[in-house]
Amino acid sequence: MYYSKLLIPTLKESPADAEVISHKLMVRAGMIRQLAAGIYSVLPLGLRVLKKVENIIRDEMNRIGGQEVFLPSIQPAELWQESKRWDFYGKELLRIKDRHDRDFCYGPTHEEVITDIVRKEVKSYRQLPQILYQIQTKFRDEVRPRFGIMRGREFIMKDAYSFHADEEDTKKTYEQMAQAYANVFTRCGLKFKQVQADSGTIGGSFSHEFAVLADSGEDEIGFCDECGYASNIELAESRPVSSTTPADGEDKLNEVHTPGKKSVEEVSEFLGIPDKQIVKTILLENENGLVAGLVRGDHEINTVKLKNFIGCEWLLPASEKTIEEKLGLPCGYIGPVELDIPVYADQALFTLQNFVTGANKADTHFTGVQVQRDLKVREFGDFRSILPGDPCPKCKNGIYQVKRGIEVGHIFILGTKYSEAMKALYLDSNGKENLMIMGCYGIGVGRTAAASVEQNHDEKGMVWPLNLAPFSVVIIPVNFKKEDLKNTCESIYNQLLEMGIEVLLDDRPDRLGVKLKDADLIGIPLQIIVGPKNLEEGNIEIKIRKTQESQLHPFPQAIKDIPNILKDL
RNA sequence: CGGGAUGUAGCGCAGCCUGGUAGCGCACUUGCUUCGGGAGUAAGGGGUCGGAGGUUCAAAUCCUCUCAUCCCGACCA
Repeated sequence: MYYSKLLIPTLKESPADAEVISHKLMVRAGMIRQLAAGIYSVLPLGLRVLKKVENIIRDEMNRIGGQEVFLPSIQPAELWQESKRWDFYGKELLRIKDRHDRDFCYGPTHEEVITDIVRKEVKSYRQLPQILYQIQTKFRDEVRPRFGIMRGREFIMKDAYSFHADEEDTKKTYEQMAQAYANVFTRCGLKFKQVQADSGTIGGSFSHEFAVLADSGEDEIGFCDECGYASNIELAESRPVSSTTPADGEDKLNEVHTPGKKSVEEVSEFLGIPDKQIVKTILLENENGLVAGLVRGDHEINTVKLKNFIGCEWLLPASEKTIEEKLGLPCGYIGPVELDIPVYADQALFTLQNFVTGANKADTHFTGVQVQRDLKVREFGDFRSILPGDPCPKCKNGIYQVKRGIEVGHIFILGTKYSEAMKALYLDSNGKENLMIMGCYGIGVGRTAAASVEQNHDEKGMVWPLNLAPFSVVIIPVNFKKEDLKNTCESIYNQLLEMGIEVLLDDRPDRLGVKLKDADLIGIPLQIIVGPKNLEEGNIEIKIRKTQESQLHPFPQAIKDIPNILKDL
């Protein structure tokens, strides 16, 4: 392509509302423009990158037997009512009415639609398994969209769904998907981790996410370098604690006056005891009422783990209002002693004794509290979030590290959640009806591109890996008005095209500096700079974007080497 | 949804406190010069000051409402 024919509106300054580097650079490079909060237009250069990502995904999906389909973005409410998600999904589901006042939604995901197709068209075990995927725009009405294309409300997503006759087969496809995902992100040039994850509102039993490590990520990933165990912090297991508590030196339960001291920090300072000797009582609410979670003062409760343990539909921190209304207790002084709701205690309490808790009375705490003597704990378990430096749960010597990650892919085994709700059945070889077992597998296309920028940039701009770069090579004439330079550039351009290389010729009348700055900003891997002095001596300059290394090469011979240079990038 | 902030030319901003009819840098157009890392110069085009209402002789500026966008949190994945 000729640069002058493309709309690449680059900017010298970043827009004021961009926070993360990928957002700033993609706007500056003229790849995206915001239309409304969390809604972006993708301009030609940006689309070239997204198509690269999509095509890598297509290739890997097709390789494991995926079949591409195109599904409606507007979906009827009936389908969502059938799966019970019409009520469950909440405000994130953008609901719309048509002219007949019928309810529809803009699809945030497509389990319902795909299950509807398969239940109608697939009847026999002979037709299973089926792996179907789509690459389309979805819409989730996020409370707070941010970070440009990384967390928009409208976004492009690849979603694959698989249908199986049995769990073993589902598992097999799940593993193939995991491998395909690893291939995709490797080909995209990303440093990523496959981590254990919670399945959230999508549902299902088994799930991993693919996280690109980056400081701007919204997920926290706990991992062990010794054995490779990695998990979203929501799920990251603590090493089990043995339940033996030495019974020596028991103190008496003692009430102390702690005026105005509510937080662990305040109480610890006031009483002059370490925060590890304090037990926090967190009141949570679910569909069945209030429950209490106990964790050590230096730990944080993990509501995802507790929710999964209890097996409830939802679990949220109770508001101060609810606590005062339902229990009549003052916030900040709540404790587990004589507390008349189910109490779930983190296993770290096994080894604690003579600790401090709230006394369920304003300005008062208990000291000398003992688990066995003073508390009625319904269950002990792993209910806290791990911390960096905690011992790895899977190996002897490993230590947890915690880093931030961008969730670019997520795979789930759904089981029969949707096939049951929507009656997706097949006949087995005995002529008996069975529920199909399902899996679903998503990749955020735009997010993957943005994650790549987060990982590959410098102060001059983006540094695209070859596989995602909008063009592989940019030819930069020092002066395109000079006939001989122009001819040389066009000849290089045509030769590279012949070789099947995606090449951009910067034919703009601008000065060299402008063209070099833009080339650096948009991050094309290889720059060929053609100037009169070098050309007179039979040379052209080839510069590698990533390293900024520049070398003179004999012209025209060097053109033949370009594919090799690209290969080595 | 709670807290905070901002809306003035395509982009980045000043002006607002102390009302007097809109400005700077970049970008854009034209001429001349320049031409290997975001050129210099001269001339120019472009703004219902987010919107509505109010106060006033007079509102970008003061008041009220509203909309939009961003940040922090909660939420979501």
